[in-house]
Amino acid sequence: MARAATTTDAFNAVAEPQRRRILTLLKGRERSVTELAGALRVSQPRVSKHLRVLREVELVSVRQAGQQRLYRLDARGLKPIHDWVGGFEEFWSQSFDRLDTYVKQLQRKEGGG
Amino acid sequence: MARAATTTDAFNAVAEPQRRRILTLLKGRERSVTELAGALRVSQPRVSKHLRVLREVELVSVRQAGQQRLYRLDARGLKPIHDWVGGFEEFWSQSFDRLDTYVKQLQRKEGGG
DNA sequence: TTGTCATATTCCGATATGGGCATATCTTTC
DNA sequence: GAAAGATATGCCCATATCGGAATATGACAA
Repeated sequence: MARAATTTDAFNAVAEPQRRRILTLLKGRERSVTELAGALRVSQPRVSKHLRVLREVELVSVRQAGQQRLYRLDARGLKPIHDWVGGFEEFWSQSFDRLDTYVKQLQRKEGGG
Repeated sequence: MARAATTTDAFNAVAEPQRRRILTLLKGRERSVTELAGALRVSQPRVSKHLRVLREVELVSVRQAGQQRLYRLDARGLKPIHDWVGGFEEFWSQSFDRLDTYVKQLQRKEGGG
């Protein structure tokens, strides 16, 4: 088996820097493919391919407007990532050196329950 | 060029489900390779390979303990992901249908500044 | 030193990637 | 209908993946 497809889920789709930049550019307003390509300084075909991935994982939606296609952010798919990563917040919010202490506290608490 | 290496950054490292599971298992306490392999029901070599990736992006650290190696979570590397995704929170926290309204409000605000 | 447990690495194969370039497809206009 | 603009897709290449199986490396005990 090879690496999971980029279209498997938001985690994989968002691992690509360019795709993250696209999503960031789509914050707040729709943009056409050409507009995105210009902003990112990337070829149009490449942007289209990235958009395809984002479309398949439903992080963006499209709308036809004349001969253009306007892409719009659909951030709901990012929530699972936020939730998962958020589950680690307590672990980075304190200094690494003090983790030992923290863990012991936790074990004491859990042991008591 | 091919897809970016999994060791490029936390985004890529965490795109793999098994690696996410490993990190989750390391919440709260250190674990040996064999212990992880057992919990994940994955072969030892595979776990070692995943751990290598996590080590390279510094999401875990290792410590020798006799003939075992105890892996420990270092969640600091997850913060960039949390920060980036967190920047989209306002976009998923409201219903997709109302995004239009939201965008217009935003544009009004920005246009005024 | 030899044996054993724990972990890491190597070799293999199948697969999907991202990029460039050419081109097909769709929409609008003349 | 032909031409032009905007997008999407197809093809080729180099590369890195994940997985399994075998094996190398490390640590410790007798």
